[in-house]
Amino acid sequence: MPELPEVETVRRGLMSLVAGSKVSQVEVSYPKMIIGASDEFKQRLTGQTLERIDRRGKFLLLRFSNEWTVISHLRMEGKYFVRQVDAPVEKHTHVIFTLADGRQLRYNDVRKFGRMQLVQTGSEQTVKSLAKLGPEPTAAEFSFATFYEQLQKKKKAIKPALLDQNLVVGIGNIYADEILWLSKVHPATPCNQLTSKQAQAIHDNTIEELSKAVEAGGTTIRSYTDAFEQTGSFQFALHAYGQTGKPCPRCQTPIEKIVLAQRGTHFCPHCQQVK
DNA sequence: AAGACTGTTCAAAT
DNA sequence: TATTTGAACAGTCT
Repeated sequence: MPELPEVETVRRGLMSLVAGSKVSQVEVSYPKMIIGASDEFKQRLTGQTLERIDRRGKFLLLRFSNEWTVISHLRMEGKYFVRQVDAPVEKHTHVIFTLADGRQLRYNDVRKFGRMQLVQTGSEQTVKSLAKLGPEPTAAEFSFATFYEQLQKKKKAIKPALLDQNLVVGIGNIYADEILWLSKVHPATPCNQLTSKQAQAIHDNTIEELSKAVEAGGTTIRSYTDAFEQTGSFQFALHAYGQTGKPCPRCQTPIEKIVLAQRGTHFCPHCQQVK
């Protein structure tokens, strides 16, 4: 479920459902999911209150009352469910936080790519992948000047550059294609060949598109039912991603699909030409 | 039934 | 040394 808008939607759902809940038991059925010792993970969190949930990029930060934080990354398919204790446990559930009020917060992940790591609140920067993260994609944080400077130093294609969380956080495969379609830039364009106008369009569309997607509750690609995460509606606003063969909404040319940096990449061969 | 898949990391190549 | 490419992770679905 996870690009920034989806992770933010999950964060909001968790805030409204489980923030303030006391954890009475922690079970880990797939220890590889936890970076570090799962015994310590269980011990430190049992009896604590989950005070609030923050987000940094695509990482969720579960804040506990004893000043420990669970850094949770959903990767490709991670999901959180809230269920009554007696409800049957869904297949692919790997971590269960039993709450004192008779509910459970369950982490479910078909492909087991997601990870959780326990750190002391305030020392998140000791986690490498967190320390290196670029700015949040907001007007306040995401500086065009810095972005353009970094692009000029790179020879690789713009699409994989957008997926690199060190430039700006939150973009994944879907929004990368959408942002480039909106910006009329070919996904294979080398970063250092982008004009400042093109870079500006990419910068502005990144901020705009991600915030719109957050408002829409994210994009639901693989349909699934779930307790609280009302499925998002942004998939109805997609122009390029998953639209292979369909007419480009701007010029009617069929959308093409290629593979770039190991990822399916959708673009309009008429609107998005390498200059 | 081989290939695709919303993401990241690590090793190998350049 | 730094950047870039490609495999790997694991399971389901088409």
